[in-house]
Amino acid sequence: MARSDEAAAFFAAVYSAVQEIPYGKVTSYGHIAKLVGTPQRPRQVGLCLKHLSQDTDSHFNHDNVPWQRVINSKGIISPRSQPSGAQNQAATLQAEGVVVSTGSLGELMVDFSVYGWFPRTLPSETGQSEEGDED
DNA sequence: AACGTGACGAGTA
DNA sequence: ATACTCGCCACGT
Repeated sequence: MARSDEAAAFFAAVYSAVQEIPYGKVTSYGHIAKLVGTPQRPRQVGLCLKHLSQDTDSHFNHDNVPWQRVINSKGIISPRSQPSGAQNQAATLQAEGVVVSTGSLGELMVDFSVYGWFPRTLPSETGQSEEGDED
């Protein structure tokens, strides 16, 4: 199996995993990376979404893969080269009921109530005395 | 073909 | 608590 094939398989696995994120929920790149069996490549997960096809004719495309539901482990919409992209992602999330707030530095923070799909410690748990391990 | 970049995250200092 | 470094590897130049 050539490396390019493995890469294609990786892309497909990532897209497939992202499709499993419930409507109105979000998760992290790291979680997706773990799900597809490559926990050390969260960055490549972002790359996959970046190169997600816009052609609705493709098997995986910008329309059937909820790319907007993937954010970084800090609970923030990853800022990228083109600011409008993050804004676009925030708008798309808000359109499905996700609450996004803007910090002083323009960081787009996602409300924790949608972290039902989140795997690990929440970004804002900030070591509260209470474990916060409700339910 | 080589080099730098980047939608990240964990480990160190 | 924050700042910096390293690993990862596909993509654009």
